[in-house]
Amino acid sequence: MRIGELARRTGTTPRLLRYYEEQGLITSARGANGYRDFDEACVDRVRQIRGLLDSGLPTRVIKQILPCLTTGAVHVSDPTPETIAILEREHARMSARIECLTRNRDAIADYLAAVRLSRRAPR
Amino acid sequence: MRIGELARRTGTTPRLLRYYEEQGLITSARGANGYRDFDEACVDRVRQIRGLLDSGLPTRVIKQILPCLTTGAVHVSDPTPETIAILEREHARMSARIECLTRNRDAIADYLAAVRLSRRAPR
DNA sequence: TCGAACCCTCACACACGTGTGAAGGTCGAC
DNA sequence: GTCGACCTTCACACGTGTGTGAGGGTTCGA
Repeated sequence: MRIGELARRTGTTPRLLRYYEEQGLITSARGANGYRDFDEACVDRVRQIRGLLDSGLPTRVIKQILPCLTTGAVHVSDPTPETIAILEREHARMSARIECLTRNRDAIADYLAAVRLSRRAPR
Repeated sequence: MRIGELARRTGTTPRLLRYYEEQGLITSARGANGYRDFDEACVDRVRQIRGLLDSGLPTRVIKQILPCLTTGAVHVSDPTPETIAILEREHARMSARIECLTRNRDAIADYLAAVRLSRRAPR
């Protein structure tokens, strides 16, 4: 598919998709006319990228962790020790983020529940 | 405590703390000499801010959700409907982030486990 | 009393993700 | 053939969080 359709289907813009490609997060074939040609898998991939970006991960990190998320056993190939170290570090950082977000989200939920309670039974 | 100590205890820098104060995320008293004076609770608060910033929330949003996280029932006071709407929206966004991070973090864990397995029993 | 270490404000600068517009090529429908 | 919708590259600009340094005041111990 072309860039416009991919943008529409992922809720992004062509500008962003070109940026992600420039950063090495997605790849595309090129038609004879120079138009980018994305395959179907890009839709999910872009959604994943969006989620990770929105969760605070920079493109540089996303680029490093994406390869090990795409498929299964095929990609166990031969990661360098540095790659493994990076993955372990990012795994820990993501866990910390999850913990922080969960704690604060639950606090918001508690607050909202308390508000609703006091609304129903004021004083 | 003064800004330097707070920075040391929270792993930040005075520069950042001044920025957070400017954004309304923390407050401080001022000594006769103009020096900022932070109370003990700021340590936890700054750590919380750091975690949320690192998780992709902008200061504007953090400022809005922080008041309902600080203590308990006292703060049920009288949130405006807009405030509640904001909290509900951010609650949903945080849940989405958590889900995305968890999914990808677990995928990394699976990958690392697979790598370790194939290392132990190659071929 | 001097110097080091701390504080202040102000301002310029950077990285990163994103918006926007210019200048131009391609394609499909009328 | 022409028009609108799409694509290309390039470039400038913005917001946000952060770094850094200038210029200057305070505090405290040697």
